[in-house]
Amino acid sequence: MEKSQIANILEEIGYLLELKGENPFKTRAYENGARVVKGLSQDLADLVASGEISKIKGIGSALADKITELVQTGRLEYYEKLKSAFPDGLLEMAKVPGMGPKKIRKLYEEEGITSIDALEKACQENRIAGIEGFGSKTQTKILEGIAFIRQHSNRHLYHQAYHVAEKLLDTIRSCSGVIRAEVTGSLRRCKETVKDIDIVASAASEDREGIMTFFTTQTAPKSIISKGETKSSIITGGGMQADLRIVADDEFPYILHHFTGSKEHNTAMRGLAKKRGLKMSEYGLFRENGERIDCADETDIFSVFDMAFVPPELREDLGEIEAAQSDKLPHLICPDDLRGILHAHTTYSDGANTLREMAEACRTMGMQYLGISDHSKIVVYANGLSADRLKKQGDEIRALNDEYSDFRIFHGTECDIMLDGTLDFSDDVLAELDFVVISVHQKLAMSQKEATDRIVKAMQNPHVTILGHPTGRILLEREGYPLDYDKIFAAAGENNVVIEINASPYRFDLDWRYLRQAKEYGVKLSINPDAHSTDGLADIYWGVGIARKGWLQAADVLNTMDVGDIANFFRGIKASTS
DNA sequence: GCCGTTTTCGGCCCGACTGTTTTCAGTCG
Repeated sequence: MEKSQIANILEEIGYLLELKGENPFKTRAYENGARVVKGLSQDLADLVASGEISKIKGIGSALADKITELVQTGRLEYYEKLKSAFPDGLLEMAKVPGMGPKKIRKLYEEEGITSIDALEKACQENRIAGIEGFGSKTQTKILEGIAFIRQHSNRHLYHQAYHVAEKLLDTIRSCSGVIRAEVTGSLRRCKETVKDIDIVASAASEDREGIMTFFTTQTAPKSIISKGETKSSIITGGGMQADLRIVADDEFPYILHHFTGSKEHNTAMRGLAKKRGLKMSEYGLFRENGERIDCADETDIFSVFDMAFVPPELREDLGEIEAAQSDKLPHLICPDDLRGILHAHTTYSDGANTLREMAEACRTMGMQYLGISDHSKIVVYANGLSADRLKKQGDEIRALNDEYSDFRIFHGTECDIMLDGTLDFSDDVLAELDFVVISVHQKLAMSQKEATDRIVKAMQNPHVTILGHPTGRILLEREGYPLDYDKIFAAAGENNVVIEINASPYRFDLDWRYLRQAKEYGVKLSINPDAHSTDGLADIYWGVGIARKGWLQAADVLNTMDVGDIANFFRGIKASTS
């Protein structure tokens, strides 16, 4: 059993105990245990076998026993018993904003509500407003929350779909008869969320039926929606819809282009074709007499229109066609352009790994530097650092830096932006650091003016290096606060503040749709993982996809700088403050 | 349920906001 699966079970136990009304500290012990397990660098099975597991901070005898049972048997009786005490729908209900364990439990016990559907019905029938502790506003809020979930319920986070798609693609490619196969659709375009997984393949017509049978049986689907010779759809074990289309190999480039989309890009491309007396569809590019223009790959298709190859990420009909025609497509940033990682947490605040572990992991990734930015003191729930602890962390960083000749740790903070736009640390504390990330974590419900004014004021502090997750959004869960982007970017430009592309696949914040606008204001971006564990460091690579989607080149991104250049950049900010 | 320079019990993660109340419970970050 994987570490992450075990961590998820511990986390779920924590929530179930909360539902049960257990001692909140017991609940927290499970949540904490889950975080510790996630951050373990050693192999869990080894730790269990040697008995070292119970010596790890945060894992006592009770959790050690449960982890041992999970590792050895793949099951946990305690968990199964606990889970069976509550209907499955109760955990789902926790997704509705404003619904916590206490409310869920009350509605379950008093009204027998065990699902989001039942909750919606009860609200519509005005049965919630009368319950003690609830009122009409709560009832309205619940309905709004359910509407939000429904609106996003058929979509999935990019990285989750990516992992499923990668596996499916490998399976399909392993099937005999398959000549070419690729993932297409919004996944290939690096959209932050996707509806389903689209895969196209090429094969001889006599092989197609066998491939479809293989696809609908060997991928362990939950169900089969349809099965034909050219198109089949399944629901994967994880609940995502996946479509496979098969064409002849000489049709492959056209179908790959067609299903990569976007719809808008395709419409524009078909318009171009029409102007030239051509017809474009998923089956080919045809002259008026019906003759197909042969294309071996997508590059050939674009060259028919005297265009450079348009990277899939750019295919949104947002100027990429004009740029490709005039040879003005940007040379997009690549994963290899990154030289270091900024914005990472350690066990000093709410990270799962120590300073040393984070540094080692970052170095192993081939990076030149790591910028540590743990939470500031006001973020108490995340064990935010006091000025004293921050100073102590600085000492440890200096000692570690003395050990490395080929790697450097920069000392920073993720300093909270207070309600009035001031910062959580005083200027003299900030002046001691290499760099300063500023973020909003409290009072996220703001009008556009409130949010913009608050952040602009914070950016005017001369010690600030980077504005972290600029809108606070959580994909599919929570809209960010609204911003006046012109004002934000203008202020960032004037104050030499870098804006973060938070590369956590749960955030992707700043949204790619605003990256080009930021660039026009002369603002630099930084692709930051906001890593809370060594595993989280690799999130920067998701962020590269988002940066590409926003037309960014290596020179637009702060952490493509070599260690020497970025040290100078940080020093430049400090020089301007003294 | 975990932990210990206050060590086998008693403290752990606090503060703001919202909506419900008329002094506070629940949720969220």
